[in-house]
Amino acid sequence: MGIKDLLRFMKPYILPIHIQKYAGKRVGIDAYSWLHKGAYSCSMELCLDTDGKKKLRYIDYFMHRINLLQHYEIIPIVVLDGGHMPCKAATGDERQRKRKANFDAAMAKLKEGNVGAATELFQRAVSVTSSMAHQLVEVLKSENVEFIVAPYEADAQLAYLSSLELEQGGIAAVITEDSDLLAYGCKAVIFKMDRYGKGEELILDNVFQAVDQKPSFQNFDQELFTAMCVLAGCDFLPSVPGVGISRAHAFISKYQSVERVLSVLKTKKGKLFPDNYSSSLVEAVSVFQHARVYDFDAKKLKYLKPLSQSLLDLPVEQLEFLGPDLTPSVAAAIAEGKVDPITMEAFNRFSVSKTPLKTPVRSFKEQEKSGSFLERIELKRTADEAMIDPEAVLKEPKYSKQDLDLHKLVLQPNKDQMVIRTGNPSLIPNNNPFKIRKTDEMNMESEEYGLQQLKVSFGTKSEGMDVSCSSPNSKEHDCSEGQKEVIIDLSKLVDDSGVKQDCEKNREEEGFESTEDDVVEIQGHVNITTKRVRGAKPRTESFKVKTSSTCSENKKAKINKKSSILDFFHRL
DNA sequence: TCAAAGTTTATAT
DNA sequence: TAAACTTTGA
Ligand SMILES: [Mn+2]
Repeated sequence: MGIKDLLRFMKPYILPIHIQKYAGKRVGIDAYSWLHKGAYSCSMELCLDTDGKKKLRYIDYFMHRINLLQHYEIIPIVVLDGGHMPCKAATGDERQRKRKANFDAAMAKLKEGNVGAATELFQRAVSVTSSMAHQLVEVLKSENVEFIVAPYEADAQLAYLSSLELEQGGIAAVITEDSDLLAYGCKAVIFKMDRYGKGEELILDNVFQAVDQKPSFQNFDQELFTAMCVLAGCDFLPSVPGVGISRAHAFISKYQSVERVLSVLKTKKGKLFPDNYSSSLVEAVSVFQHARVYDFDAKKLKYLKPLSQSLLDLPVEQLEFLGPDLTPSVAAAIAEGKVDPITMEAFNRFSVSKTPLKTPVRSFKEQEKSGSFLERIELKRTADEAMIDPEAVLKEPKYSKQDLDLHKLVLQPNKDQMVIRTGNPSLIPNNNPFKIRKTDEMNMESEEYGLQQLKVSFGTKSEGMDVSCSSPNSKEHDCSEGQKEVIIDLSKLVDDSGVKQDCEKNREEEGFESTEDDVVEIQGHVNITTKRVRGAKPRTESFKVKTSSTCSENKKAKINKKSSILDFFHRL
């Protein structure tokens, strides 16, 4: 929803641009918009969670655009959504319902054999899952694209980055489709960026400084602008009946104060003016001003903008609506894509039934007590996504595998070879944060986006693996001495029960082509160590990832890309 | 007549 | 999510 009708209202201030304008600069990306668009290129595959690489075409879409930016020497900073803000449930449930209805209808059409109708319905059933987000994160890591998972709304995180100087890791502009970013105070926002890099930009300072522009914001400051947005209706608070963007703007410019507008509105609207509207509006404005974000340098949560005195006077529990506080380690784990921000589970792709990792500082009960207009946060989400009927999937006709490769304007990353560094594994500092990966996922990734910069170590199969990852104060992890580079073929990368090796995909070498018939079988677990670009400082959290014996399925995990038979569920 | 509110469609290929 | 379009309301 964003801010109702805001972009239409702000049209005179929105100018066409080309992203080339930001060459050499850091630009933030609201990942959700590209994930959402990209999901349409493979909506059926995502809904059915089919095996194979077609499901990952949304990644291609995303990375294509990343490449576009990089082609123009822009430094993309991808920001993903984290936990849900304590609201949006009302509209969310409705949408979820509709999606499920569309999904059911699609499955029905599919059983009839009407693939065309089914695909259309699947498009209305897709939603961006955290699994997709995490998949993207893995690719971003392997491609050395800077990213950050916001503790809550990506919007707020982007606005925060927008407020920082370049030296502090700030960004010059944000690419998104969400008008909320203006309410959050983003300096420069680019909407509707197309595949060529053309888009429409709004620069907030131009709005406040403009003299002869249609909707005048002469006497507006950021707070009044944000208040106008809330009055017009936003995700946090529906507008008073009869009030839209136009009247919201008129009220604010006439009375120049949130309080006066509210009192006038109250007398004017009478019964239509909800009792708690005034306090709700103030809280909503506060969220846009002070939402909790992640401070990458301090490695802890922070407020988008320092709290005002009136907010500081409130007891801590009353500030939960800005996003519950998280311990630095949890916040960092979320930001770096190690932990699912919604379920708080470690991204351990071996166990189907994931084990919770760490609980947030504040209990859910506490949050419920804070009686704000916002509903209590849901950190635990029920897997109420539609289930897939295995039979139906099996019956499903094979989609014409029109593997259209989208090499458009910019080159895709090469299909590189796998370079494996052999040598004494114990010599290799194994002290970086790592991730356990499911074999099929890594197989899929290595098709297009390699494991560049990834240190992959294949461990022995083990029951109830108890892996702990930690990153002590060691400096840059470099696999330098005592290691040979050996080029291997992925198709030969069959399990080597017991041998540990570090491998790294190497860009410079050429010649490896992954064939459709590659069969990779890996037993045991895979550790991956990543290097981050900007935040290259090693992390210091340590997590225990218990993979109980649920991995029996995976132990004999045999992945055949051709056999595109499902592996349903394991979506949120 | 204008603004709000409601409905529908597109997002990718 | 936005936008385009239609309908409703004062
Ligand atoms: Mn938003």
